[in-house]
Order: sequence, then structure tokens, then C-alpha cells
Amino acid sequence: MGTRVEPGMSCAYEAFTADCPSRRLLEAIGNKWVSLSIVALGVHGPLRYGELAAQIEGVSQKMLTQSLRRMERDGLVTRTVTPSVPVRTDYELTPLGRSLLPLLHELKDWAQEHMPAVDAARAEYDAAAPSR
Amino acid sequence: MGTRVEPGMSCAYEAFTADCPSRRLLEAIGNKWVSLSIVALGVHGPLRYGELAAQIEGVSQKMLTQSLRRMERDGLVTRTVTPSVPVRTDYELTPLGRSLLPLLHELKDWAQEHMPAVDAARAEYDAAAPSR
DNA sequence: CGGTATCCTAGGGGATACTG
DNA sequence: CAGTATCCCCTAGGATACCG
Repeated sequence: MGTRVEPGMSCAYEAFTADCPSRRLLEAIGNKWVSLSIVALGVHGPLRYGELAAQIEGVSQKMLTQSLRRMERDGLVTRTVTPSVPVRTDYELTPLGRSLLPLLHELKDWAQEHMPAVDAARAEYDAAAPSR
Repeated sequence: MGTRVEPGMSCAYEAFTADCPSRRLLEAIGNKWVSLSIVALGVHGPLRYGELAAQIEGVSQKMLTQSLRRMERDGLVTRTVTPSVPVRTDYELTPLGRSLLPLLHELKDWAQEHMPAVDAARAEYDAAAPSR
């Protein structure tokens, strides 16, 4: 408890307290569907609910809706409902949400460059002791 | 199915297929304990199991061990056991693991800069319709 | 010290059906 | 079309106890 950190400087590097910004960010966007939605919206601009669902293979209606609500609450996307028949809902990144794009883009770059190495490591690990 | 992507270029930007590198990376390091362990090891250098546990507030023995095993399998850390009594185990980042550090560092920077905005958005959202 | 092994529960998350 | 509601399974993950 001796090492209290400054507000805004919390989680500086010494300790990862339960409520430090880094951990809370991971809880907010660490979710697969959340980050994929952000990237999809970043690439294609505003998207309707159905378009978004089509972009993200395998996402269920429940999870997509839940993720979008959380993102809206976190100020990452705006939700615009047009009460036509049938109804139309558009999702768009806020400036805050857009500010995450460079980060996620780099993540994607890392993945494309290094995932083969990860696969190789896995294969070797599994081959060494198949029982593990 | 018409838009097939090049190997290595998969998940280029059009579609997020279930097995594209970006999604698989998120599954590998999206985990809170994994990324926190990587950063802790990146900052402090090699760490013993107990030291690592002390760095990461609130992690259970089970989750830490499980995360470290997964990271070892993925080639992100090495695990060195010294069979003394009591036994000593050191964890260290591999070059592959280290290559994630800049990324995670930027994540941390984003968190420290923008999490207050997220908190504000949440407060406003909750205030607008407390029932949600 | 650095783990397994076991038990247990809250929540993640899919499938399906219904609605404005 | 874009949801909500319900059911139900299954895993993440904590607590506890034991071991080399």
C-alpha cells in the first residue's frame, strides 16, 4: 500500500491496481466483438446494424447488440435510429472511438506479421509433449 | 465467398473471418492477465512466479499459471525452472513477446489519456436513463 | 515456492421465438 | 430491420486443499 500513484499517472509501471486505466481499458475493448466492431466502423464509415453484422463473421445478434450498447455507453459510437418502416439504425464512431483506430490498426499489423511465429511456437510446444 | 483474401493478407479490411490473424491475436492476448503479464515482464525484466503475482493485483494463482502456460505455448515467454529447494521458476519475454511491448505501451498511453472521457460518457449515459 | 487438483458459481454466449 | 426475451449450455475464474 506504500506506493500510492498519482491520479492520471496510475498504473505508471510499478503496479497494476485493479482500477488502473490500463486494466479498465482492457475490460472495455479487450472484448473481441467490441474491437472488431470498431475496426469495421473505422474502415467502412457509418454502418447499419445489419451491415455490421455481415462484416463480422460468426457474431450472434445478442453479442453484437450487447457490444454496441456497451460501446455507446462508453462514448465510442453513436447510435442513430430512423423511425421509418422498417426501422433503420446507424452506428458511427465518435472522435473518441476513432482515436482507437491507430492502435487497433497496429494490432492488426502485428497479427499479420507475427501470428505465423505464434503458430510455429504452438506446434513445437505441442509436439514436445503431446500430453500437455 | 466471392472476396477471397490472400494468405498473409487475410482479414485485409473487408471481412473478419473466424480464423483471421487479427481475431486470433485478440484471442491470444486480449486476455487481461496475459497482457498485464507481458507488460510487467517488459518493465521489470525476468521475474519469478511470486514476483509476477505480486505485480498484478488480484490475479489468482490459477489464472496466472494458466496464462503463463498459454504464453509459453505461444512463444511469448520462456519458463526456466531451477530445481532447488524450494524450487525457483523464472519467466522472461522472448523476442516475439518483446515485440508486443510497443503496442501494449501505446494501449496504456491511450488508457491514461482517454479513460476519463470514457468515464464521463458512462456517467452521462447512465444519468440519461438510469433504468438501462 | 510454485505449482496441481477439485469444487463451485456467475456470467459469456449460442439458438430460437417473438415484436414494433 | 433491428431488436428484446427466454432458455440453456459451458467456460472463465475464484476458493480451497494438497504436493514435490
